[in-house]
Amino acid sequence: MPRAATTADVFNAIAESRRRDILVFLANSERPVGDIVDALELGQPSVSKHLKVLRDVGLVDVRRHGRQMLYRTNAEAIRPLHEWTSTFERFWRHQLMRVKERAEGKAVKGDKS
Amino acid sequence: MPRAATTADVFNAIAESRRRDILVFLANSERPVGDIVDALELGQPSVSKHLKVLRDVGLVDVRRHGRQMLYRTNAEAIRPLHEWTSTFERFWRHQLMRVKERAEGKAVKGDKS
DNA sequence: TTGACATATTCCGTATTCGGAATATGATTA
DNA sequence: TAATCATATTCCGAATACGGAATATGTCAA
Repeated sequence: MPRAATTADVFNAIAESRRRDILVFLANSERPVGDIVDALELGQPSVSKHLKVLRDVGLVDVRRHGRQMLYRTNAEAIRPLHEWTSTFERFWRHQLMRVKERAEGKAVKGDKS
Repeated sequence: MPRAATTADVFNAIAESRRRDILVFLANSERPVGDIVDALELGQPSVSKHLKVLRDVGLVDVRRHGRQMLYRTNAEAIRPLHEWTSTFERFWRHQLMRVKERAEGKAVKGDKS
């Protein structure tokens, strides 16, 4: 069983940095493909292929406007990712607190050096 | 330029679902490799290889204890992911609000059906 | 030291990716 | 209709990743 497809889920889709760049670029406003090509300095076929992946996992929405295709990030689709990472939030807070307490402990109780 | 290495960054490392499972399993406490093998029902070599990837990107820490290797999730390393997804938080809130307002607007101003 | 246990590494085959070039599709304008 | 513009798709070739089997390394116990 080789590597999972990029369209398998949101995690695989955002593994590619160009796709993350595209999502950021399309976060505020609808944009035609040409704008993405110009902004990210990537070949047009590459951009189209990345957009297909993003579309397949629901990370972007499309709308036709004449000959152009207007893409936009569907932020909702990023929530599962956010929520998954949030399950670790309490752990990194713990870790930080332990580090902090250790530092303060040394300062307050006086170090034995 | 083919797909980026799984060890290229945290995004690529967590693309694999087994590795996410491992991270969750190791979030609360240190565990030897054997426990992961039992819990996730994966072959021992596979688990060792996944752990190597996670180690390479700093997502887990290791400590030797006799013949066992004790692994533990380094939650700190997940923060960059959390922060990246957070940049989209205001957008999905917007989207939800628009949906909500649209619904309320229809109810309050009276629908013309 | 020898054997047993825990984990890591290597080798294999299959599947997929990525970008680029060429080409196809689809919509507008003359 | 023909030419043009915007985007999508197909066809390469090189580079991994994945799991499983076999094997290597490293640590403890007798």
